[in-house]
Amino acid sequence: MKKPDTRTSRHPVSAQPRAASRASAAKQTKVVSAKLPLIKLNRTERAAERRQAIIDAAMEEFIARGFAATRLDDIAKRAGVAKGTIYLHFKDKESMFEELIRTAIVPLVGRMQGPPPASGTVRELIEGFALNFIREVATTRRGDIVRLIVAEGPRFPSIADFYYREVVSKGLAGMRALIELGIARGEITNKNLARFPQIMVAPAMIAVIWQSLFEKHAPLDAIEMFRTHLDLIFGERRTT
Amino acid sequence: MKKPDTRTSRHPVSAQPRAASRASAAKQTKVVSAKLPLIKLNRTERAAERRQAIIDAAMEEFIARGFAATRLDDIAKRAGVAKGTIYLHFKDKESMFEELIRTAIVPLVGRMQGPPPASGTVRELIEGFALNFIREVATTRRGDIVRLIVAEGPRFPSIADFYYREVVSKGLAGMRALIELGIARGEITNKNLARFPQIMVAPAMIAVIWQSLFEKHAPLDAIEMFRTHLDLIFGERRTT
DNA sequence: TGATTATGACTGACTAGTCAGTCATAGTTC
DNA sequence: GAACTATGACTGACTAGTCAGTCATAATCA
Repeated sequence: MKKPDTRTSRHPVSAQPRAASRASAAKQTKVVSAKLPLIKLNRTERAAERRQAIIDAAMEEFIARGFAATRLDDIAKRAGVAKGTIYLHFKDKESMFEELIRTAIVPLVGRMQGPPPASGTVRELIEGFALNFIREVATTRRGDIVRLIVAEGPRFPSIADFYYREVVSKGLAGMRALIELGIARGEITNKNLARFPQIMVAPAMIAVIWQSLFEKHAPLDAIEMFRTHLDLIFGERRTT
Repeated sequence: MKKPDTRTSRHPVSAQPRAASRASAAKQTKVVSAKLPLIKLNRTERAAERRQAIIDAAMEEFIARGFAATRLDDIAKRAGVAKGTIYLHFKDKESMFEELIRTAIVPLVGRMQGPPPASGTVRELIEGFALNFIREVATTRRGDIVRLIVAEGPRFPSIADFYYREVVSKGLAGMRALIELGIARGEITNKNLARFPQIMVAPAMIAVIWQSLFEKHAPLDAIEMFRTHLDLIFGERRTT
């Protein structure tokens, strides 16, 4: 009957003495750090704050355990709210997960579309863009979100769809435009590359996956790898 | 409580244990050959056969739902055995999963080490090797195993370790050797490439992930993409 | 027949989701 | 601005299940 317990609950937040919960509910109860009672907030602001706390906690848990193995009790505990509170903000576990991912994806899109076609060579554009991506995504928690999408995507078609529509297709379209510009300017010689913008992105994606799976086995210098890859495309000559 | 989710049954394969439970393994029930003693088998042979049936069924279910959401009852049903039988072959769910992945990885290794340094250019070697990989892995069920490892790896360090040790490090080492050979022969000009054999593999990995997530949105000609990538490395000149 | 293998009903630990009740705060009155 | 009422955000014990793992019994083999 013993449980394999794939998930080792190691919550530093020590369980609150059950009995006291009601008694001192006035102000002492929620020890959780999320609350800073210093600043006065009205109801709406507090609600928004708690919603955010739930989102943060849920993100953390889902990334660590995946959808199915994540317990709402843990999310609630981590967010410093009661479980019922979660249901004031989200319909159920599944739609919470979907909304979470959707919310998390938006910043990615911003980052992808952001850079205006400034001056400089196409290589410089792509390099700046990609280095930014590696720094902002591959190395951070956002990278885990990408992995989470890869992991749960097949079981959440709506998420895969959304991700494809909002990130992948837009990102690839932008990349293709850049490649065509590079071809037009003579920076890129291989005309087929425009058919497979994925190639340009591939090393960055590999870096994301590598970080979360093999970083401890063998650290990977993602930026240097990406530059090397650019050398293959634009010809060797780097001014690092 | 558990409302039967009256509204919106959009997910064909929902992550929700309840909702999707029935749909999955229920249909496939008794197709398995275990109950057809056409050929006389002794105990050992029958046991081995059942074990294999369990492995196949488990693979199927784990790929479709991930570790946590997979039910042993479904595996048993799909394999055409009783649940208890599973425990004659595996200690528990977790070790079954690990052993499964390990078993599934072995063929990958075989495929990776197989090719003896035969004749031909380095490009031909790599191309043959990669096309084989794309045909045998990216396009098939084995590709899903790779995705499964990416998905569950962080929660099963032993699997990630094993995969790194048996597949990744060996594969990259072999690839590095090939790259160095290419450099020595003058086929490859960029010397840095040997530092990042991941680059050579990246398009194939991207293809694997693309297949399982976005195939229905936009089919990807993995082989043509890989050839284009090789053009970047070896210089353009393709005879296909 | 005795040993081995398979079965599936059963157990109990675990969890998504609910809801009656609480209470801090916003609103109203005088 | 003090007293009072209304609101609804929040709580957590509780319900209705779910499912990994067990084991007494049955089937099969040698």
